[in-house]
Amino acid sequence: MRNTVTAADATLLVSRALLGVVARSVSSALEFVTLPQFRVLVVLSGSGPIRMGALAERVHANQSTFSRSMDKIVAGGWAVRSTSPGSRREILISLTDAGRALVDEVTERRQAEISTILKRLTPSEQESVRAALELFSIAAGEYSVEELLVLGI
Amino acid sequence: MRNTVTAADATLLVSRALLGVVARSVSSALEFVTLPQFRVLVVLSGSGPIRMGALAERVHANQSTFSRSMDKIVAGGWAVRSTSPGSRREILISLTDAGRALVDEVTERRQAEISTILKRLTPSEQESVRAALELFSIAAGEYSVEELLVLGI
DNA sequence: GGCTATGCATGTATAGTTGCAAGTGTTGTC
DNA sequence: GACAACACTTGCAACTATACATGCATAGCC
Repeated sequence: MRNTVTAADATLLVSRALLGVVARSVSSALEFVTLPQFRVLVVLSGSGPIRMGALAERVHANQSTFSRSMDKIVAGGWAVRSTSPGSRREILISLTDAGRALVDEVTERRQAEISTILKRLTPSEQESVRAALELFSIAAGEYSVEELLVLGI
Repeated sequence: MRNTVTAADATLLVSRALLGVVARSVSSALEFVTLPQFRVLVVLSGSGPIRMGALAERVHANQSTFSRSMDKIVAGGWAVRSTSPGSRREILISLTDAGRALVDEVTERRQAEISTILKRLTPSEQESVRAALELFSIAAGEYSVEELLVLGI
């Protein structure tokens, strides 16, 4: 046995390091919104304006629950309700500039931190990391964004 | 530009894939305990029996909050209180077999899933993934377990 | 027009987390 | 032995999330 660190061990180590990155990037936003609220903003930022019911379904929330959660999100100024042009009974939710900025800030912090880590490696090391990670992503295959909701991410 | 996938992009992809793995592994435990409760069990499994106050500090919880959370964890049969042999005013918390099993189950599921992913690669690919991940871990440096508490992991 | 379905909000209820403040018992010190 | 410090629990209060049932307005269909 050449090395005591198996590929699975290394993966677990990396998963912890990456989780740390994610946690740090999100924590600043948690001063303003709760994790369930933040994930609503993330879904919104990925989908654009979307109907209340559809959005509730996306985050696996009961409509009544979600309606009140949205009350708080709107009250905080992160999103707005507007009546759908197509149907007067539909309510569209859109991110405000503040809401979009909150999500963007988290994303940018995450990317910046990853870049910082990678810059500690030599270019050739970076290349081998890049290739290996791409390999791993392909092997991991389709991941469901829905799953991440468990963690509120 | 040889490749459109930069190292940072690849890292983000992997972080999502790994977060999916973590989310899936934890979700089964969430049928029984809440995320804040589960993270107490994780800390306990890493530390062994520990005093109430110290444990509260480890999870960044107010003592009063924590005392009541522990009521629920104990009521659920995941941990037990016992008076410290050294001092009658100290209460030691220990995992029950059920509590340990709950944590172990999550860990095992996570490892199994990672192994499954890696098995899709050839041995030489696995080796390059292993080396690259190790490299990344080193570059990421010290991560604080505390940070992960934000995500409840 | 009348009926049903749809979309959202509200009424009501439960459970969990959180924090400040006060209370109880224990330990150590003077 | 009195008093302060410590460790934990409890009282009280607020907030969030969650869900079932209900109400109200709109839309679509016959």
